[in-house]
Amino acid sequence: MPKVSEEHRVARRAQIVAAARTCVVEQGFHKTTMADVIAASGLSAGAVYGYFKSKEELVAAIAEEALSAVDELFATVLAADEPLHPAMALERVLNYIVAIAERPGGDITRVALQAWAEALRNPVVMEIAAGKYRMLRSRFAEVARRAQADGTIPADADPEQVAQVLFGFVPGFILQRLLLGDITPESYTAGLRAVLRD
Amino acid sequence: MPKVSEEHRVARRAQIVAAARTCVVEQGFHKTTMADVIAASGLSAGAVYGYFKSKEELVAAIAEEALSAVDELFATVLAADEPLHPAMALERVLNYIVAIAERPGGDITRVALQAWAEALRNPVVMEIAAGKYRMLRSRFAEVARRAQADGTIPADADPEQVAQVLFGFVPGFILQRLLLGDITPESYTAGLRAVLRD
Amino acid sequence: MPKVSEEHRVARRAQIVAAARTCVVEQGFHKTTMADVIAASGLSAGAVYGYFKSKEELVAAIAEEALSAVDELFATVLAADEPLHPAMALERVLNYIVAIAERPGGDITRVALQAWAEALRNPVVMEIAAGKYRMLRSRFAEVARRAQADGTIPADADPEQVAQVLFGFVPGFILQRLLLGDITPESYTAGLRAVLRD
Amino acid sequence: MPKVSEEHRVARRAQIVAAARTCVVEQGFHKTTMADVIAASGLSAGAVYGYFKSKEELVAAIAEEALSAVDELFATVLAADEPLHPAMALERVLNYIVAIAERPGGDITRVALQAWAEALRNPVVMEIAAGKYRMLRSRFAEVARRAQADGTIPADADPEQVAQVLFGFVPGFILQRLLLGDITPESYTAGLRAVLRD
DNA sequence: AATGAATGAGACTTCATTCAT
DNA sequence: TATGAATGAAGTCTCATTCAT
Repeated sequence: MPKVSEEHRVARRAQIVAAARTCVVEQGFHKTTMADVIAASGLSAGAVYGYFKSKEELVAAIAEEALSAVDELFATVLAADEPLHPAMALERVLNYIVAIAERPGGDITRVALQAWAEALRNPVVMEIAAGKYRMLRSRFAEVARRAQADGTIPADADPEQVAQVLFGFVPGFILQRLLLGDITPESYTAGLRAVLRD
Repeated sequence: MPKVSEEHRVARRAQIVAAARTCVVEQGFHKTTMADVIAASGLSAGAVYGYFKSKEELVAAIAEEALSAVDELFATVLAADEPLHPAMALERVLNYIVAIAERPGGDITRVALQAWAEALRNPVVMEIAAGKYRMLRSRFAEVARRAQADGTIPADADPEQVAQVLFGFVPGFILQRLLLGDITPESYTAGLRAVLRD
Repeated sequence: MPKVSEEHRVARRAQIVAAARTCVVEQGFHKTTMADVIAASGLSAGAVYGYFKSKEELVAAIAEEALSAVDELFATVLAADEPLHPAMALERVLNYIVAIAERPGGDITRVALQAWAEALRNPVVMEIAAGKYRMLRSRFAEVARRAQADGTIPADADPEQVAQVLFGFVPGFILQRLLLGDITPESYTAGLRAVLRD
Repeated sequence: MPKVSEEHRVARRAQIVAAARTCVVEQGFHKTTMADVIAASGLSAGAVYGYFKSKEELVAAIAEEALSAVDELFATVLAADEPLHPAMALERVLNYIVAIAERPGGDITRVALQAWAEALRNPVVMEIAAGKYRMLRSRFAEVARRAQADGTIPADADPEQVAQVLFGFVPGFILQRLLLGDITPESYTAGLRAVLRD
């Protein structure tokens, strides 16, 4: 039989990850069975195992996909070269997160929460999560440096420490949105403006 | 061994939850088997099932226990009647969290992370988490009101929105501490002071 | 502690068997747990095991009790010395069975059905059932002999074979009553009169 | 081994039911474990559960199979269009039952007894048993009507009531055969001829 | 004698993965 | 390559019975 094209393989892989994601959004990593994924993907067991050697590998792929939303933040929201006020940066990030969460295919912030828990006992997922979050936080450090340049933040502050705080708002927002529900980028931003230096 | 006292039952229950907690800290809710818990508790399967009707019930108890650390924060750190500066309140909270996390018996912030993920597909855990976090956040709203009274925070801000932000620092701290590791109450507090109004 | 009186022991035993019977009527021998019986009897596990060494022994006692309804038939319905027409004998038996089945404490014909099934794999129950039914059938043989004496049944018939048939009506009645429900002593007796020699 | 034919599935199912039947013949429904059935079938646990979702479903299938012997009676013994004397009909039925019982694979009258007991607490089995027995009894009603046509049975009798009695002989025969053993179609038929109108 | 918590073997069932077709 | 039936280790939970108090 002819080898399938590389694009075909990539498309199939994406199809499987997408199917698996919808399962994980609803049931979490551990209650999602390979049979669930196989049924949702419309493929056969053998086909799925042709793309992912094990459930663990598939879990890593789903976690990777969900956490890669961070790359988008990186590329679009925080990429600007102009000085970016911290409150403004956060506002953009939160809006972007909600936009991503509401895309069809399931709220990937739910997958991110699963990934946080999974990272604690799965070194591969830990590696992915830590890598992504370190990158995002370093971008916040850049924001902090610019804010120091224009005096919004004291010049003697450590930008890495400031970045910890700025980054730290994000999981706080995601968690409250998923568990308590009564939070929006607007309400959170309003609170931020009341609390942050500006 | 019949006719045991109520305290005996309470102690046994605590013994089981403690054993289960150490398992969950290491392996998460789903990789922890009842056999693991049974072995760690030193009891028999039947005895454990005499106290918890199902694994689900035991999971809820562990989640409840871990999330009840919030009650301690409530009772000690945030209880003071004197005006409490938001940065000071957060500093106390973070120190307290680290103190709790380092207690023997396992880092319960790891269990909290598990509980966040579990809440998404387990209504009982969701109920527990949402209840605890709503209480904690309402305490932060109180802090915000006091801060408005002494002018630290603008008088026209909505204290509930401010509370969302103050509360939001906490999961941000916990997550960075567990996934990235390079964060301490001191570093975070320093960043906070640079960023917060004061 | 003083030994309890013999009557006390007998009463307790009866109390346990009665409790167990109500369980078996509803759930059968195998779905009835010792915990069910213990709860229904109002005694403790230890107490119940003081009277019955094992579940098997209790099952045998329940089966014995239920199948001993046959002794009552024996003593009352079929005891008469006067000639007893077969159809009349069966009519009396069926009426008696329904009367017993409707006594408070649960329909023991349901227990009898359980005992038939249990007898196939439990030699003790088999012994009890076979003994009781042999006795009842020998009484039907007596009825047959009397019926031969007054010419209702051909004189050259084997009364034991006739007894097989007369006895055989009884489980047929019990089974139809429990499984199909649409049968009464009256309807069955009417059918009998149409079919039997008289 | 994918893409198996429908016949393959049917054959596998029959293989499992046959294995289960031999277990049930010896030990009854409740003492038969799934492990017993799995071992007897020569398949794996997963394979068996691929055909039967639960033990309950398998029990229903075994009960159905055993009670479907009635369909054979229906098709062969009682199907004749010619007038059929009740005593003759019963004689044929009893002979057929013994023939079936002695087939290799285990005496299914033992399974029928189990099914009677199980029907009392299992609505699915009750449904099967009641359905089969209602059909068989309606066939006996037909026999009764023919017997009325040729005067063997009084014309004013209710054929349904007569059918209750004719049907009622059958469990009486089965039960005596299994519990007392000392009964044959010949002895029972001889008794019948002595007792029945003819 | 009575209690009932504790025991632990064993029941039922699931599910990640393989491999003959 | 693709299929999906089959595998079997391992998971959750039950329950007859015991025995320290």
